Amino acid sequence: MHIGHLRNSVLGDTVARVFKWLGYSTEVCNYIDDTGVQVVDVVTALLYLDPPFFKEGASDFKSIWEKIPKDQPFDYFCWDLYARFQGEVEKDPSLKERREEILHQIEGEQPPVAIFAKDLATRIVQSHLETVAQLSIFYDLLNWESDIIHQGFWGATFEILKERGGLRFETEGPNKGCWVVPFGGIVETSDGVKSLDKILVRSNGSVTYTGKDIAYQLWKFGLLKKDFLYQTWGKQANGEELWTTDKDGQPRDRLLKQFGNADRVINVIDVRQSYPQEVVSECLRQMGFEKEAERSIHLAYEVVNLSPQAAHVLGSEETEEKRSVAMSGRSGTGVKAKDFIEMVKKKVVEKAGHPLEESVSNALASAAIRYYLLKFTLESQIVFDFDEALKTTGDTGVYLEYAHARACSILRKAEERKIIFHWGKEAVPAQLTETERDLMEVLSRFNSVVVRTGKNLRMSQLTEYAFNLATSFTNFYEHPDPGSDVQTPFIHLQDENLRTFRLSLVRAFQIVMGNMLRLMGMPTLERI
RNA sequence: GCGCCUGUAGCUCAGAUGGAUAGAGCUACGGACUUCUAAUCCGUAGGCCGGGGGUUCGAAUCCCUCCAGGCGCGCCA
Repeated sequence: MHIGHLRNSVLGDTVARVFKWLGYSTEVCNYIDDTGVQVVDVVTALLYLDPPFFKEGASDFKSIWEKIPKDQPFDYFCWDLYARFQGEVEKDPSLKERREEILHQIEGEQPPVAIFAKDLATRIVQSHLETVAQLSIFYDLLNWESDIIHQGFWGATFEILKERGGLRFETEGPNKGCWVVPFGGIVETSDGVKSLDKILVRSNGSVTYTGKDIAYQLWKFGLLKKDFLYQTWGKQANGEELWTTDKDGQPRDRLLKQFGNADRVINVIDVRQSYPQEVVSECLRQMGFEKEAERSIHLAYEVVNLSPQAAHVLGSEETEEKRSVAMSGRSGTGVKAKDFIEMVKKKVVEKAGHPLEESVSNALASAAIRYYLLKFTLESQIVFDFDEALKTTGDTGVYLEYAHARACSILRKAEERKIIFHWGKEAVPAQLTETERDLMEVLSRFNSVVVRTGKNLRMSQLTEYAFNLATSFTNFYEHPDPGSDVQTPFIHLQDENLRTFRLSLVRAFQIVMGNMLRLMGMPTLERI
């Protein structure tokens, strides 16, 4: 899991928080691609790359599990192994054959390899969930691709598609023997004749990713006769139960749980998936699910790339002449999510100038990272650079936390001095100062900003507003009486009405800023 | 070839439904801490909003065109 995946997780989690705030009931699903090439490659590598090798027909994987080092996170080990395997498989054709065998066994759900693969995927997922939990990211349900296959989702989808039209069996042309969705026909391009039609079933009878995705989308809307079986995964740090699909689980009516049946679906997937996502909603439309197609929203965001300097640091060679370098699991170049979190934590501690409690440095790092990943617009490619990403001053999450903590400190000091204040109209001065007026104006925009963000799904508008809010507060704090030579601390004000007014503004800020931080999934620190 | 996206200060980016003198952070330089928290604040410097044309009382924003860059158009996932 690298920082690109982190952008996805942070965006999705924030969208969910906004909708919850707006009163919608939300369900956050995490799709686990446990039958894809990555898992197949790692399984093959684990069984056949280093001794002791897996013996055909054996059912005991103890010696295989023992190969895994204990001194690093499991997903790190898999990351390196996967990258290494890409090189090895080029050199050794027998590994290619092994990979084919593994693929078939996993697809065919044949024990013991399929069970081993599932165990392996489970451990990786566990590791990823631990990582994102550090950024307060939680889910409601894990949806396993293997369960989509196992429960026969595709069969049911295939029937509907055939019934309602919109699916065609090709008897000639480049897609001969495939079931396709007509999506533009044959086109001549610079590199030969191509079909724009989307293949859902290959000529060998297997289903493509898009095919499964259509089935999954139907399930999300409750349009499929089929359903998963479910099981609890465990309690998360936010106190909520996480559920998972599981072929040995329980039907949902037995669990008295509600999954799927959405009336709106937001798929948070990077912009490179725009075309297949369009195919998914177009298929829904052609199946007669006009309304659901309309309410299938692809929240497309640009990818995270590496700056040439960052790529160089990570040992990538293709840095020259490029503005940005794509991260690649195959070559193993990428900033790992856990590393990034640790780096920011270290930076925060360095910058503090005084000892920080672990919980505070964790909180600051979390705020800094979420802010950094949210503040870019969806269309903006993040060119990751270490200096830029590790900033703790200015337009950062740390600034927000600091402003919030400062407000808390003022209120705490006021309480210590036994200053009691109650908001009342009579406390409002006849003439507001510029910074007072500005802060009140920004505070009043909170609701409309959240509503707007819920409509346009542009989470960067939250960070933008939060930064304006924090700036207005800081200005008010530094210059409550702009133009005057002396700025009297609020708690020292002699004029009781003015003191009440300004402390009330501090409290209002503290409440609104706290709401903003929670909306963006950032901790609310009372002191730093 | 077709489609989508991007181009705003030295750097990284905001500018929702067209609106006044285009904003912020970083960087550079100069200032302000025995304080309600200086991870802050104030000041200076920095712009033909990629180029050209159009619509409009008014364009960074809408339309056309050109230039530059990224992505997509797999019987990969």
